[in-house]
Amino acid sequence: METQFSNGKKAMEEELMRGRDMANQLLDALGHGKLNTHLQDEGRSKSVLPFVEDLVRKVLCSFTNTLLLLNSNEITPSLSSSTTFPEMESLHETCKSRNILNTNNRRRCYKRKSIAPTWEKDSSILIEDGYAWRKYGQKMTLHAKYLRSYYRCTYKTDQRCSAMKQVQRIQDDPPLYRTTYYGHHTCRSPVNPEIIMEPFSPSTSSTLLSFDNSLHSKQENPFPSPLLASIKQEPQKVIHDEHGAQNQLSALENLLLYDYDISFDYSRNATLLSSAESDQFENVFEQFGF
DNA sequence: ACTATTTGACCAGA
DNA sequence: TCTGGTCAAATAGT
Repeated sequence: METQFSNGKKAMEEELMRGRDMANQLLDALGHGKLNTHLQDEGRSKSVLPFVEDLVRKVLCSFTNTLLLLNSNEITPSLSSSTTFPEMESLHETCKSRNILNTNNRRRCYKRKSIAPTWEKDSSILIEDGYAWRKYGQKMTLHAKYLRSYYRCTYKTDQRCSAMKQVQRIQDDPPLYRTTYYGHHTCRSPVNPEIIMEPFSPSTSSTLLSFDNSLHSKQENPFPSPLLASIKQEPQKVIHDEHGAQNQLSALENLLLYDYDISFDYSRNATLLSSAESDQFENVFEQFGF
C-alpha cells in the first residue's frame, strides 16, 4: 500500500519533471529565436510572441509549483485516495466492480488504446527507426496472411513513454512490411540517434494518416528530434521478421534513405510535448491562424 | 541472474 | 459474439 503510493508519487514526479523539461525546451526555442524566425515570416511575431512566451512561463511555473507541493508532503496517501485523476478513478471503479483489481487475480485491468495511428509506413525491409522497442505480443489477424507484431517503447515503464508500433508483413513477393506507429516517444533514450526516422522526407514512401483527432498529423513526427533530447547510447537491437531472418539496415543505409532535415519546424518540435500538451500548443497557433 | 521474446488466455470495444 | 490488443507465465538468450 505504502509502496504503491510511493511508486505513484514517483511516477507523478517524473511526469511533472518531464513536463517542466519540455516547457524549458520550448522556452529555449523561443529564446533562440527559432520560433521567432518562423513567425516573422508570417509577420505576426510582435503580437504572438509575448503571448506564447507568457504561456510557456505559466506552464513552467505550474509544473514547478506542483513539484514543490508534491515534495512538501502536501499530498498524503490519505488524501490521494480522494484526489485521483478522473480517468484513473473510473478505471479503478470498473476494475473494482468486476473484481479484477484483486492482486490474487492473474489479469490486471487495462485500458485499450483508442488513439488513432500517428503514422504508417510501408517498407520492403524491416527498418531500424532509432528507438528501442520491446515486443509484447503477436497475433494472426483476419484476412492477413502473416502475423502482426506488437511493440512498445522499451522505456514504457521507467520513462512512461507511450510510443507503440505494429509491424505486419503485408506482401510476400517482394516482401513488404507495414509499420504503424501509435503515440509519440516521450522517452529520452533513442538507441541510435543517428538514424531517428524522418518519416516525412520526400525520399521516403511513408504513408501519412490524417485523422481528425490527430491534430496536424500531416506534419507530425512521432519521434522528437534527437538534437533536442538527451542521448543515452545503448547497443543496437535487431528486429527479426516472422521467419527469423535478420533484415536490418545499417546506420549508413538509413541515413541515405532518410534525408535528415535539421531545419526548425515548430509543429515537429511540438511533438516534444505530450499529446494533450501539444494539442494545447497547436491550439494557440490555430488561434492565430497558422 | 537478468532481460527479452513467445504464446495462450483474457479483455475491451465494435 | 467476434476480433484485435494486451497481459503475464513460461521459455530462451546472454
